[in-house]
Amino acid sequence: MLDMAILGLLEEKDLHGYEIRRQLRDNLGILANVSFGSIYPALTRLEKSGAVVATEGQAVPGVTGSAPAPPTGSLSGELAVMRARLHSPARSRRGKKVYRITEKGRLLFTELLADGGSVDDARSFGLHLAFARHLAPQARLALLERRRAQLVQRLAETEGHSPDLDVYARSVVQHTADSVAQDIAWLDRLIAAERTNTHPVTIGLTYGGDTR
Amino acid sequence: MLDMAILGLLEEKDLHGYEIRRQLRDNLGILANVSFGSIYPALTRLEKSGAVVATEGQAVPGVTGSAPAPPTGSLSGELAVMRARLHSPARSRRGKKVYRITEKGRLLFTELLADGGSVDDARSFGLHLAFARHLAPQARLALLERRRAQLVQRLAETEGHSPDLDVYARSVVQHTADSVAQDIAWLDRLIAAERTNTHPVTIGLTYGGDTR
DNA sequence: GTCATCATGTAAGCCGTTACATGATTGC
DNA sequence: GCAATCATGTAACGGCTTACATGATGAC
Repeated sequence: MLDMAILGLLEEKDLHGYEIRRQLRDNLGILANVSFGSIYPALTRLEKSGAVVATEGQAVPGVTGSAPAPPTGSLSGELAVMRARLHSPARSRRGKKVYRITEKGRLLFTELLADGGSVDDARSFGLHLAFARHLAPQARLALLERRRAQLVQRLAETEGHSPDLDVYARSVVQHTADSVAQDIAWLDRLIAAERTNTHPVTIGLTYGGDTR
Repeated sequence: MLDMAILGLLEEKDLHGYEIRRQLRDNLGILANVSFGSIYPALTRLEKSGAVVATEGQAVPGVTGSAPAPPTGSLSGELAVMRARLHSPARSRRGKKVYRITEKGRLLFTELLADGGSVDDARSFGLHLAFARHLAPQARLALLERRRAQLVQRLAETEGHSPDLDVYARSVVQHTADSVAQDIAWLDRLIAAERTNTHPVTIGLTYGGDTR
């Protein structure tokens, strides 16, 4: 799960561990509180398996831009490094291992993202959905409907046999059920939206100001 | 967390592992899917620490009721054993180790229940609240308000800095925030109810049809 | 007699945490 | 020069899962 999140973030731009953690905490509220004790080992693991490569934040004489290579996305990577140097006032810290995703990593990411077997809890689903733009429209729809089916089943199982529970336990059960129902309603909205614009490559561009 | 749940169930009546699991799955929807690989070791642990004692489901010649002893709750325990034999048609299976909570276990349970340090995620809070009837009114209120404060803080942190996220990520963040807001509203209702009827046994009867 | 269910347990492993250890850089 | 923040890493442990192993009982 963490691996997928890391790869997803790196897909957008190169980052070092510390930054990854911040993005996880701030951007996606989900998966907040992931500790360094998880992230660094994960990065090491991913590097060993060839899904990412570490490029020292220092000693970047080869950065002198101009490499075209649009298909691999390495351009955006280099831009990210430059951006990183600008963002925090021009510092090039010691180790600051900046990681870049590889082709293999991109493949792994796609695989992890498409794997529906792991979408059983809210966190995992939220994470998958957060990166859903990287999925093909049908895969996206499948993801939403798989989740919906799970929740419906859960609701059905809950229903009926909640026996003599006291007020507090009952309240918990009831509220849980309500939450699930709302999640389903939310999914229904997403599914409907997904269905109306049938495979739009430009999804998202048409939105823009829809802050509601 | 599992320990608390087990002790909470045993506080009501004696049970064996298999039954505990079913209650966890059916009665409280929360903590569903706990596996035997968790429950049995937990029971062994609790037995070793003296929080529970195992009483063979078989060989119960001493069951011949009539023992008064209301303070220890052993009466209800014996009733539970009888109930168990009745529920499934009169079978007294092999091992079927029926566990009974001890005085020490009751103490441990109270301690675990009162410990606010562990009420950080939804599951843990839900579990605590589900057993809230065992808490003193002020402790109950404290539990609710501690949780409320956490959620409010979480909401505040989320607010503001969600930058350029795409549609899907934004939807996830938004829905998460909405869910938290609803949880807070729920807590507010519980807190209000708690405040109006100071130690009321009949709380919640006024609801009923509020499905909205 | 064999299958489903009830019932208990062990072992390996996953995924994450906390706590610890280290050190560079910046701001005061 | 000292504290706060940025930055990386390791070690130990925790809690729960899966998979495996065993066996009794009742239903058909």
